[in-house]
Amino acid sequence: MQDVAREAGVSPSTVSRALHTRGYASPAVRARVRAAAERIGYVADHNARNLRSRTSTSIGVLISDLRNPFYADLAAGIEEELRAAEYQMVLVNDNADPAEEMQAAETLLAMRVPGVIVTPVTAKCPQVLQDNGVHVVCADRELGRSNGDVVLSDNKAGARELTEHLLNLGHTRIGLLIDETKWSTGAGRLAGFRAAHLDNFVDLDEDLVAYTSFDAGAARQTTRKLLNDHEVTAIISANNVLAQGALTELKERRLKIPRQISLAAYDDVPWMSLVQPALTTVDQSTVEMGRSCARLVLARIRGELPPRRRIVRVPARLIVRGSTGPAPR
Amino acid sequence: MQDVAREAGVSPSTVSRALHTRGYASPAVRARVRAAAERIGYVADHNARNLRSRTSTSIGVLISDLRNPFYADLAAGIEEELRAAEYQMVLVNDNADPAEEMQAAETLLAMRVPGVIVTPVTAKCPQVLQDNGVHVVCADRELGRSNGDVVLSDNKAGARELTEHLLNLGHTRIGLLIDETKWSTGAGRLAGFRAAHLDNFVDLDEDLVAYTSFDAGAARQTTRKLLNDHEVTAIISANNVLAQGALTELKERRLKIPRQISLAAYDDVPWMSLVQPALTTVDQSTVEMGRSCARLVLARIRGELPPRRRIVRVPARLIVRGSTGPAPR
DNA sequence: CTGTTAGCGCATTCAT
DNA sequence: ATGAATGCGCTAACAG
Repeated sequence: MQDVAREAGVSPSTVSRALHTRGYASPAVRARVRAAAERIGYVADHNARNLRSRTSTSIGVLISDLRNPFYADLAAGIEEELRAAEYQMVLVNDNADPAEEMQAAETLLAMRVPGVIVTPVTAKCPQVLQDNGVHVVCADRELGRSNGDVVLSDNKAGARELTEHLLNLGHTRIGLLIDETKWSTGAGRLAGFRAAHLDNFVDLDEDLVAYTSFDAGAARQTTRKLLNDHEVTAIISANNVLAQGALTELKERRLKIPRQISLAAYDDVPWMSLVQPALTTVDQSTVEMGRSCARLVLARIRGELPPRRRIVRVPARLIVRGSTGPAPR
Repeated sequence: MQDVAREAGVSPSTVSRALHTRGYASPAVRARVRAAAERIGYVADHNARNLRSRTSTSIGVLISDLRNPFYADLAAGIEEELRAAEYQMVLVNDNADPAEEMQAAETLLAMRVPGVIVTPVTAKCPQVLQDNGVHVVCADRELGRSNGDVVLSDNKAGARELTEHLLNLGHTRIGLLIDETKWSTGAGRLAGFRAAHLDNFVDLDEDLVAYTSFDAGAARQTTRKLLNDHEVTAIISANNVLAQGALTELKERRLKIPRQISLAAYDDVPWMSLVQPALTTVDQSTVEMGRSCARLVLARIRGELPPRRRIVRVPARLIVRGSTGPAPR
C-alpha cells in the first residue's frame, strides 16, 4: 500500500479510502490511486484487512455430502449469491458426522467468518457458532426448536400435494419410504403424507410408513420388505437417495411402472427425468433455497434485519411425469 | 492470547509456541497452556496468524459448474484431502467464464492462499496465479502447453479402451459426440477414439466425429443429425452432459438399446447405472482425481517436491453395462 | 477531503 | 526453555 501511495502521491490512508468505496476521497484522487494500484499490480491483503477491521468476507458453508446433488445444488445457489456480493464460500463437508461438524465450526470461528450456513447434524453446532457472535442460517432442516434463522422447503405442502396426486389416481395403499422423522424435513414430509390421507378420507395403514436408513442399498431392502409384506399400489420415497433404492428394486422385479405400481419421489434431481418412465417428483428448488440462505446471512451481517428469527419457506412444486398412473384393478 | 497467557501464568509468546506444535515449549507448560485455552474458549485468529506468518491454510478451488456431478466429485475429493490436512477449501464456481475466472483468481490472491486447484478456462488464470507465487495445480485439463502441475484422466487410454470394446462387438461405424478438442481432455478422447480404429484396422469416417456444444440440448440435436445423415450402429459421447442429449434422442426415437444401437459414454456418473439399460461408461475416478490434486498442492506448499513440473495421470476404467451389444445385422 | 497516529492478534527475532 | 520487543498490512480514530 505504501508503494501505491508513493506512486499516486498520496498517503496510505488515502489509498485505503480510495480503493474501498466507503470513506471519503475525491473522484480525482480515487481515479489516480486506482490507476496506480493497477499499474504496480497491487492486490489488497484480506488477512490484514480482516484483522484490522474485524470483519471478513468469507462465509462458512457446512454440508453433509457434496456428492449428493441436493447438497451440490444448495452449495451452488449459495455460492452464486455470495460471489455476486463479493463474498467467498468456505465449503466443508461434514459427512453428517457430529464430530466433524464441530471441528468445522471451530475452524470457521478461527477464520472469524461473519456468517455460516449449515445443514445441521447437531443443535450444538449452530449454537456454538451463535454464542460466538456468528450469524447462522440453518438450511433444509431444523433440529428441535432452535432460535436461529432457517430456510426450509415447504415439506408438508409438497408431500401433501404429491400424496394427493396419487390418491386422486385411485391409490389407497401408498407406501412411504422414509429415513428419519425427527428433523423437520422428514417430519414435515410425513405430516404432509398423513394430512393428504386425512383430507381425502382415506384410512392410513401405519404399517405402510416404512422406515429405513439414509442409504440406497438399505432403501432397496426396505422396499423389498414393503412389497413382500403389504399390498401397495404406489410408493413415495422421501428423498432422492431412497428413490434410487426403490427404483432398483422395482426394476429388479420387472414391475411395470406405472401400470402395476406407481413410484414418486420427494426432491427432484436430474436422473429422475432421464429414467424411463421419468419419475413424478416434488422439486424443492434447491438452488433457490441456497440463494435464499445466502441472502439471509448477508442481510443479517449487514444488520438489515430485525432481531427476531426469520423462517424462510421455499415453495415445493409437484412435477407429474410418467411414473405415476391410475391404481391397478 | 493475553488472557490465555495470564490464565496459564506464562507470556504470550509462550502461549504461541505451546499451542502450535512448532517451536520449543516444555511439556508441562504446553499442557497448562492448552488447558487454559480450552477453559476460556480461546480460538486462535487465523487472520492474524496468516498476516504475521505469511502463510494461510486456505486453498482456492476454481471449477466450472458445481451442479455437474463431475465437478462436484472433483471438489469432494479435494475437500476430503484438504480437511484431513487441516486446510480449508475456498470454492468458486466460474461458470467456465474467463472474466469470472480472472476475478476469482484476483480474490484468491487477495486472500494470500498458498495454493489453487483450477479446471482452467484460460491459460491466463493459472499464469497470473503462478506469477504471484501461488502454487497452481490444473485439474482435468491442460490448455496448450503450460508449465505447471497438472492432474489428468488418462483420456486417450480410456477412450481407446471404450472404442475397442465397441469395435470388438463388430461395430464399424461408431459416432463420436464431442464438444471440444482444443483442450487436452477432448483432444485425448478423440485421439483414443482414432487410435482404436487404427489399431483394429477399421477405417474411420471423419464425418462420424460429430462436434457439438457443451449442452444436453445441443447434443441431442447433434445426435439427431448424426442419426439422420449417417448409418451409425453405436454412439460414444465424450462426457456425461452430452450423454444426456444422446440418450434423450435415442429414447425419443424408440430405438432399442443395444439391439438397434449401442450407446456408451466417457465420464461415469450415477444416473448412468440407473437408466435401463445401464450405460457402458469409462469411469475416470473423479473423486480420486480430486484427492490427487489436493495431495499435489499440499506437497508443493510444503516444498516436498523437486521443481520440475509434475503430471499425474489418473487411470480410467471401462465399465461394461447393458447399453452396448453386438452390432446389428 | 486528506494526512498522522495507533493499534488489530499473532509469530518471530533476540535476549536471557 | 522462556520473556520482551518488533512488526506483518491494513483501517479507523483523530486532527487539520
